[in-house]
Amino acid sequence: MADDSKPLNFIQQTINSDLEAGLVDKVVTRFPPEPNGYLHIGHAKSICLNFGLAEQYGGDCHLRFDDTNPEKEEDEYVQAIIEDVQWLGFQWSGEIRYASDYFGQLYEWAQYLIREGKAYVCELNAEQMREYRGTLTEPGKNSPFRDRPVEESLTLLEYMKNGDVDEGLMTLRAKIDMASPNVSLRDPVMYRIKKVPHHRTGDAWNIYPAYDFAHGQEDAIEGVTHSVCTLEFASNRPLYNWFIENLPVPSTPHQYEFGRLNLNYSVTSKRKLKQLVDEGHVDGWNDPRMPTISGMRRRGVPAVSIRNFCDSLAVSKTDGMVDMSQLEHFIRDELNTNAPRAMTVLRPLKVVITNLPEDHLEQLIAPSHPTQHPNLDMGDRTLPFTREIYIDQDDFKEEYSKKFKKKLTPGKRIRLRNGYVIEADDYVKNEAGEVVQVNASLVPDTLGKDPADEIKPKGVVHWVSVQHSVDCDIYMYDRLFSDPLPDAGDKSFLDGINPESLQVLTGCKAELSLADATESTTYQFEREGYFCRDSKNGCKDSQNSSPDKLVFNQTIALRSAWAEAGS
RNA sequence: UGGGGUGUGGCCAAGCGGUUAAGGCAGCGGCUUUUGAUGCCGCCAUUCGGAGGUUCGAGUCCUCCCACCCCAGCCA
Repeated sequence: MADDSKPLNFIQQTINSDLEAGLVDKVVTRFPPEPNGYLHIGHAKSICLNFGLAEQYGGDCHLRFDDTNPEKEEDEYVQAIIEDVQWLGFQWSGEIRYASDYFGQLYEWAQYLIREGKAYVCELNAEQMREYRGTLTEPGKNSPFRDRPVEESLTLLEYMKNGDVDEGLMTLRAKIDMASPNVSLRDPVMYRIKKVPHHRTGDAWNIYPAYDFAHGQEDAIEGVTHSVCTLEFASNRPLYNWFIENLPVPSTPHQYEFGRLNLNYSVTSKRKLKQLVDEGHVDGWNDPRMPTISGMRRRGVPAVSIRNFCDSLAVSKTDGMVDMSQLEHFIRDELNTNAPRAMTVLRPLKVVITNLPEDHLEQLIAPSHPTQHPNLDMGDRTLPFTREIYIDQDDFKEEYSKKFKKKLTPGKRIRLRNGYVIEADDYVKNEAGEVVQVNASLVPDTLGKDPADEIKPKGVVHWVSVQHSVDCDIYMYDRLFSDPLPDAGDKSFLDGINPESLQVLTGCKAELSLADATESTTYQFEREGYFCRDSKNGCKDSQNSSPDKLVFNQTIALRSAWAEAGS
């Protein structure tokens, strides 16, 4: 039985009644990606649903590649999909399956249907077939080849298989009903000729089964009980059932459709994502701005955030548009509790603490996480504190104002995070009029306590030692699309691309402990956001990359109740 | 104008005829805070696409209407 702390979705309700009625005794589901692109957040919902169902009911979930169209499928995608599913934290039952494992069986069943008088080889070309199919409001008409002798179809199918027929000349069609109001029942194509090598079967086949003739039978072969797919397949269900009913399949799976995930400010269509990659709008399928699993991983989004997000989504038949902020919530939620803290100055401004000796070096102790949870004690780190430090340019203002009360301004105090209170005395500008150095004095005896004179600093600022810090580049990301609905209307989704979705910051100064950061840890750079070391060491402008260069991707910003000056 | 599906606050969504229509996200106030983060407290649908009807009682049942999504690939 499923967890009853949450209301059951309609699929769980169905499973419960199937179980009670004794219709099934073990739940078997499957995640059936076509290896024609990388997995995205929409697939994550399906993965969490299918693997989740199997887990909840003590059943199995298969990973099966639906590789029935060699023109679009590649092994690279197979490998990427496997990696993504595993990274998300799921393990399939048994071996990885492939539709292509069943090509032989499918072929036999095609012959069976021909012998039963329920399938025939049709010689209508694509255009003719469209004409014969009719329209949504008018019935189609029968193909002139519909009633050809069984033996003839059998022979012709053999020819098709052996490569003796050119592409487009013949198809194998199911004989159902050309007048059906459901267009997918108007003698659908079961096999088409494609003289294209397949990533697994090579050139063994010259014909490949169409989705409708393959999917349900694959489910039946594997003993899948609940075949969950998205809404657009609802009108295919009668056809799915027709094959199951008319073939000697070993089991009777059932198809259920749920609403696919749509996210605003995003596209979740493999075709469009591929276009972004192919046309160079992004740095590959795993560009951190992509809504792909690999893109989010590279950006530092934890797998558990994606799972929690997916689990929060309703499994229903409404096709809604989920707010990006809902995904972001689960990213921040996880990272806030589990990301180690560090300090990195994005736009360095040197501060000289003039009442400290030149060679002052003090090791300050800072917790790696602010809440030292008993189960989550990340320990401490040391922060070298010296006479010269960097703070962010934005944390110093020449003029004090109430708005800047939490920033460092001349004559005012600020607390250095995990350190002392300092007071700004004066500052130096360059020819361009930019502040390039601030001279300050340390307020003594303020480590872990307020100043003795009780003039408490209003703000806290992160910092890093000039001598004891490491250089890095930081890639700041904004949403890939500025258009909340890039898919809507008849404009091109490319028009919705945000030209400022990537901003590269160079010469950033990171706390020393970050020098050996790995791509699998996402940090909170305090007061700045969450960041993760880039696995590719730079993106887009790879000339900037060197193997030992430190590059961080911004995973997501901290929430902020404070509007920046000028904005 | 065929068939299939869906309509509950800005977004997602529970609700399966009977107290004042859950919850999450977003937003807005306030408190706490060595992250303007986190945390905590409070506010946020006289109303369930619309109109009729059944009923002592309807978001939940019936009728009609409206809107939106999917289907006419030898894609999946």
